[in-house]
Amino acid sequence: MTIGQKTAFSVGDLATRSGCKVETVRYYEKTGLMPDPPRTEGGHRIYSLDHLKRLFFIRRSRELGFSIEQVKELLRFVDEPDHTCGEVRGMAMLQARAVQDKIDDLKRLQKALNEMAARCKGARYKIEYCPIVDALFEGIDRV
Amino acid sequence: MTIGQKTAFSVGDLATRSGCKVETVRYYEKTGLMPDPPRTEGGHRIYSLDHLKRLFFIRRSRELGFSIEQVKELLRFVDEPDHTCGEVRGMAMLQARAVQDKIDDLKRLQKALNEMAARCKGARYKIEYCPIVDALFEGIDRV
DNA sequence: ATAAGACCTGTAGTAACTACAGGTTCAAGG
DNA sequence: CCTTGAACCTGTAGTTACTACAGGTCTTAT
Repeated sequence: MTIGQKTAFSVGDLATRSGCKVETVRYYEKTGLMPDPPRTEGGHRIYSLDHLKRLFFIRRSRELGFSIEQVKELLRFVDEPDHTCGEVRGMAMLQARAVQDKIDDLKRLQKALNEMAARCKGARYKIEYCPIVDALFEGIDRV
Repeated sequence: MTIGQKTAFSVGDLATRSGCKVETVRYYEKTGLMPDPPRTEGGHRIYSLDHLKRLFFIRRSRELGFSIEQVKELLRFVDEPDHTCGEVRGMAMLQARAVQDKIDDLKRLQKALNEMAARCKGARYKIEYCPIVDALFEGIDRV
């Protein structure tokens, strides 16, 4: 199925097509990322292709690690005229920086874990002689 | 100040020395990581050096990315006799693997963000022509 | 004795969903 | 047209690991 064939979607449709849960779509509505869609007589939500596109945008931004608040900002850029590509680029680069920091953090952590495990000479030793446990107690003598 | 001079600590002491908040110490008690300590007549908690050591262990484990549940497991290894260093090592290696996975994820993400930003030719362009925004809409034509 | 500061309990808030409960509507088959 | 089962509705509570009060009590130094 390609884009543009269908013009009305239920929440279930939107959820399936965007790869998230129905509750998540409603959550995005409650938090203002998605607009309140029109309803059927009975109160069921009716979405258009634009809604689906917007949901895709949100999901992809979230996958790239943008917070809900950041996605809101990105959407403002899209919704309001008179914004430039530079503003968006700024956010992308800020996010890239944050991700790099997280990577650096995790690498340090990884190093610590590996060093701990490497100190372990034999698996059969009792806990009292476990260098990993010792490492976890590290810092206590600085108190 | 070195270890072993003081033998009784208040929650405030514990918090300061371990570098966490008072509320966090109480939270660890509520969730079973820290034991219920003895109290003064008036109900204030009194901690010993062993408590402080345990709190250090918890904080360090948390810093290394172990979840509260994992810390509980680690503490069981410490508390109960007849566990071997191998068990602890297993958990450390499992954690190292999880961290590596997270690093890999973030690297992919980083790549995507950088590629997006690189596609941006000029900061002054209107949003309609922003390749980053386009990239965020990516996937929509697969619906 | 008093007053500041640290402590007490309990509840609610954070992020970003997820999982119900209990009830209503829709769409397809007979 | 009627029935039935799936999908939908709202609203609340749970998740993780804390953090931040509110309103009250205890300790300790002066």
